[in-house]
Amino acid sequence: MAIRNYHHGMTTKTYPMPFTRIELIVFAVHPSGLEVLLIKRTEAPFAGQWALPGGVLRIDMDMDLESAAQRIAVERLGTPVPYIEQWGAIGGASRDPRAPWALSIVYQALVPGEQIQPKPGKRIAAIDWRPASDAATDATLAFDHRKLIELAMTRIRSAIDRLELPAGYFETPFTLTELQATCEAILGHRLDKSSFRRKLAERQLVQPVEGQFRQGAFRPAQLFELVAADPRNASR
Amino acid sequence: MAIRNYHHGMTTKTYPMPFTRIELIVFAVHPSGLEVLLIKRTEAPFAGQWALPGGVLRIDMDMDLESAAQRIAVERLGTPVPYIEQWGAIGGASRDPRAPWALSIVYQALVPGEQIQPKPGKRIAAIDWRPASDAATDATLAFDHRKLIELAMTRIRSAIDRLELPAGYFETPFTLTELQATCEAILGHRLDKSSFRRKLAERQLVQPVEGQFRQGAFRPAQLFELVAADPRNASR
DNA sequence: CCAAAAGTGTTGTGACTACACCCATGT
DNA sequence: ACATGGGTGTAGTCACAACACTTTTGG
Repeated sequence: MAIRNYHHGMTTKTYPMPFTRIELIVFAVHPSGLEVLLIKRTEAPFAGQWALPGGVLRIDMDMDLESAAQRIAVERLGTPVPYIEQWGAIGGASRDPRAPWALSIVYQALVPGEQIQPKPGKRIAAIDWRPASDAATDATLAFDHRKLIELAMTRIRSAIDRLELPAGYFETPFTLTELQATCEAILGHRLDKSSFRRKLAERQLVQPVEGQFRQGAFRPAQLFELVAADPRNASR
Repeated sequence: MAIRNYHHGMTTKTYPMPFTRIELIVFAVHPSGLEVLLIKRTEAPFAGQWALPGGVLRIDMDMDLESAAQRIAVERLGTPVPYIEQWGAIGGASRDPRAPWALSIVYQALVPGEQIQPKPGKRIAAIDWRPASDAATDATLAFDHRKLIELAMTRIRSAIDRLELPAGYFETPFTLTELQATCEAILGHRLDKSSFRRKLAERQLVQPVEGQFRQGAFRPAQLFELVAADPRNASR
């Protein structure tokens, strides 16, 4: 069960390489607030404790880091995630007892609602959604995962605060009220309808889908979609 | 010169691990604007071309990623850098001809002025400062390094825009005019003195060093220092 | 006509830019 | 005295939150 060795060899020199994994912080928006996906580990280290889903980087299977993250998402969720973003990398000599040096590339994802009902798979005792603010204060999580969730929450909230709406996430088309409710669930507080809509209009973030309306019990609502995200406008 | 193999072994399974490097984007503030440190490669691939300084992650020497980045900074600059920040990771199967799968953790650093005069070392033909806006548009840079510099510039500028002053970077103590000149050089445009100072005061970013003044040709200027950076205030 | 949700207008407040102005010092 | 950079005050503008208001539907 222990790791024997790993190394990187050249004709001139040989360097051992770190045990490299991908960790996923998968958020979902629940009416009561943000939720995060956790798995219960069956194997040491931290057997029986909850942790972020993740997996080993497979250079024989993955073309790049993002496809590695998507592969692991499929393994855990049963479906690729529409929006994924790299968070950063953490690495050190004493992060994971299984290896002398462990490196994790952390990705952050947002999936629509809780339509995804993941099933426990290989080497996983259980997999379930947990309220994110709950998990961010749970000291019993495995590895350094509590801290990662805490930072990811502040990160996603500040992105929504700045109205950086993650393209590909929101189930288009949507009504403006639905969009606002989603943002409110992520932020954890109410927003003003008028201010919210003014900012959406000024920054041209959404556009109406002409002739399409959400029919309901009351007045129908215009459906909108995100306007194509600006491709890295470094100008200003 | 080619790489033979590298792998990660367990008693149950064996996974090959990626060729893992650290790349450094070292910025310096020059009166004429932001500059970036580049090296001229002697070896393939991209021999004779300019590239970012970097080095292989050495799990036998580095306790964690940040100390790896500092070790490489010392190797290249001859001195540790006071401010360094992780930028992210890029990895893929076709990034570096030397290895089937290459992973780079990119770090961004800011060093005071150009007091640092790095000397060419092993496997480096030359090392020199280049205007950053120049390098960000130079298509002849090795690997994907042009893109990395471009993104790093927008990143550091937006940080300075938000007055996130990288603690440990600025040579304390400083006068407010010196601090403003540094920010202007990074941003590439002039700032209003009054607005700049009002924001510094309101957000309590700097505090005067009592009784200390910069003597010069004219009226002496109060010296300031950064107030201790808030340790991740997720509240609000 | 009423309830409920969609959608728009309005107003006061606070933050910012641009600019003008005083202050202190060496020559 | 005056040139130079240090340091402060002010007025117009703009973005915003809060809140009130009108509109449109189903029952």
